Amino acid sequence: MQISTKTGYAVRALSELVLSSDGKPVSMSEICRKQNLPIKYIEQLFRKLKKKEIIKSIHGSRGGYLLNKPISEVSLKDIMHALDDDFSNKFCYGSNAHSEYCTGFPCGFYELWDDIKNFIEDYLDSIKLEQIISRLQEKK
Amino acid sequence: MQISTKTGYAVRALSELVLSSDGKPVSMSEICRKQNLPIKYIEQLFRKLKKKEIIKSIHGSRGGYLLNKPISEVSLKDIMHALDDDFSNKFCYGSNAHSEYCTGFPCGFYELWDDIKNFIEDYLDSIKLEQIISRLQEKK
DNA sequence: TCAATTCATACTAAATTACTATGTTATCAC
DNA sequence: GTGATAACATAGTAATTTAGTATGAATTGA
Repeated sequence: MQISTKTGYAVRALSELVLSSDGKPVSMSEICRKQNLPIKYIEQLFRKLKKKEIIKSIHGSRGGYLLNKPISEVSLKDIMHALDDDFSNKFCYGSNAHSEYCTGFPCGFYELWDDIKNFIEDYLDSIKLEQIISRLQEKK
Repeated sequence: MQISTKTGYAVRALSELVLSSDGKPVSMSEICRKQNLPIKYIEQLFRKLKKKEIIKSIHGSRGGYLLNKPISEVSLKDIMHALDDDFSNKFCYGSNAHSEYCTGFPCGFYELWDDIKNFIEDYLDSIKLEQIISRLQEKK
């Protein structure tokens, strides 16, 4: 139950992308230099973000990345889901069934975890890149 | 950002403890048999729960564990905190400072993670063993 | 054509997780 | 008082995840 550094990296890189872009693509090297991030690792993360159409890319010299959606439409949940697909938890499925309180499906425990997951995901979905970036700008 | 099986185990074991106890201590072997849990692993978890005074124990034959607080006063947050002390995240501390948007302390990113952590912890603190157990009993 | 860039895959060291193994210590029943 | 039953304690370990690195291919602008 913790925000991974992977997620932290992705948020920093995406924020830097937004802040550095004025309509033109921003290169991975610029993003990582400004944010002091490991470039090859962030490349991998960005490929996943691209697959989920959060960003788009332009090949070749003077190429780079661009956000593919308005900043008001990219949430923390979107980012985290893009980074790892098995974001949701899987308690009490199949062979995990157990005890007189947890037989059948869904069982009491399953519903508990599911409710928690949904609550937290809804919250994370309410946090958009827009807010994250305005926080940063307030700070400057 | 996921509920660990460790937490799941602890919740199941604690629920079983409450449901099986009628004032008398419940042994680890009974708890683990009923919930089909790995006994030596749960022993370790229970030692941590005891350190945080969530449960108490009675040695020797006819010994076992007892909840040390009313079920309305033990929250998921309490349990998770007892299981791993470094429950909170540590973004942007010390050497992690970086970029023009994240210098000084606290920085914009730090405050974001901190707000998220606090929101989620407050939510987890609102989920008491009491509710978890009444869910199970509804199901029966 | 060449330099800058993204894209792709494979490898890896360190940490974490979910255990197991092997005991020791304390207490009750007899 | 001794033996069974329990909690307590620590060390080890296999599998997985995390956070990268290494190496290179493909694409495009200058």
